[in-house]
Amino acid sequence: MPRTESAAACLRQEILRGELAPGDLLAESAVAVRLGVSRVPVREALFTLEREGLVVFGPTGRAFVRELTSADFEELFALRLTLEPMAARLAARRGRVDVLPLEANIAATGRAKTIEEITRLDLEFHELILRASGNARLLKLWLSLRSELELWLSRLHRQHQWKTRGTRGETVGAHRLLLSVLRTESPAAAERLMREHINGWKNWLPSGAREEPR
Amino acid sequence: MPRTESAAACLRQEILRGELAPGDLLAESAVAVRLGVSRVPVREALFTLEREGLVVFGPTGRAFVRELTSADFEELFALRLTLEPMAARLAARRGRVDVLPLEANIAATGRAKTIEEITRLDLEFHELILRASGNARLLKLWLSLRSELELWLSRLHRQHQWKTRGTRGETVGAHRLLLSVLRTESPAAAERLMREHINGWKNWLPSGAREEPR
DNA sequence: GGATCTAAAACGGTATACCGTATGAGTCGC
DNA sequence: GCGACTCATACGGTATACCGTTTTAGATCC
Repeated sequence: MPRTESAAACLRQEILRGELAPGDLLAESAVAVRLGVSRVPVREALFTLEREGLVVFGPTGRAFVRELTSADFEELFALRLTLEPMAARLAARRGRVDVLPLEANIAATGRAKTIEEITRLDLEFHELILRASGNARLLKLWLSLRSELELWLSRLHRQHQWKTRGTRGETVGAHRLLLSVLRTESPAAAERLMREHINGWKNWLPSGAREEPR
Repeated sequence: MPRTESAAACLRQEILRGELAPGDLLAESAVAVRLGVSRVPVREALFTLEREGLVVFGPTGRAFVRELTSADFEELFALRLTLEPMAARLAARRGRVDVLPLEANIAATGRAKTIEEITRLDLEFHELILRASGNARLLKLWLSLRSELELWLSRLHRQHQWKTRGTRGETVGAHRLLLSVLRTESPAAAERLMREHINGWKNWLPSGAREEPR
């Protein structure tokens, strides 16, 4: 069943790249002809994107590209600060964390050249820990926030509100530390470190990051 | 747009009441003729129910009534234990919690006669706190778990695996305590008490509650 | 010039139809 | 009897068509 998924993937990419601006109307018919499919798959793709937080439905059923406010960012951040330390704790408690993908991710981050690439690998690293937690629902909840986070970050990048300098080294160092704690299988320490990591990440963001990006 | 929603409501009720058994196939065509609508609204209703965790899709796109295992219960419980204390903390920190609906809920619980009614009011009480947290995404995440929890509880009720005796008084007492702490606007205390409340609730469940209910 | 009314176009909700694939029962061969 | 094969059926994915409602733009009136 590729139609719905490919339509969703296409729209997701266009939204994250900023080709579709916040507040833009996503009319089913127009999207359908543009993507060369019928309205039904488009309709379902829009539902998917709504669940991901990239699209919102108006009172009369019309879909619009999501607009984000500083309050949205605070909400997302508060949830990361709760969910991810929990995931780190569970992953450490389960023990036998599969470290190879995590190490590969850190190595790739060390070779990354653009801020977009670093961000992508950063999110991937965190997703690996969510998966390692073994709680499928926890992962699902986190994934439902991930696209929104990507949306926020992509808009931030587009207006260059990011201290590129040092980000890569900072990320690699923090992730190395996280990985080493996960290996020690000390749940409490892993939880605490993840909390600090995310708090630190917030401070690392540009000062204007809590304002609405466009 | 009532068709999709009413179809979802109807199916949700049938699943929660146990009229549709775990593992039952929900064929779009069959459901459509049974509910007197076309396949399109049924299709979208099934997506909604999948998001709620009441329905799962097989590899070939067929929808089945969700089956729950003890691992599912543990996951749900672990997430409540993270999300709800957070909500209590946020609600207490915001202050000015609207206590009237909470008090009304406690009073209604005191008058409740059946275990189903107590459970419904219990979930409603917790939902009110989630709403009072002011974090819309936190509420959304919790709501996405709520139907699954209801599914679990309804199946538990149906096999009478529940100590009805004392449940009502226990619930009312615990909720009174929670409400009083929320009024003091002490975030840390509210968080801690909610964590204890949920842990206590787990112990209150019948011993066999962590086995698969049917 | 601005607000209001009106009519045409746009849009979403739903029904129906078609097609390819998966499923499951019946049959054939062992 | 038991397993593999086959074919009719069931089912899901998608396209198209229709209808009522909402938007929107143009015209009218104050």
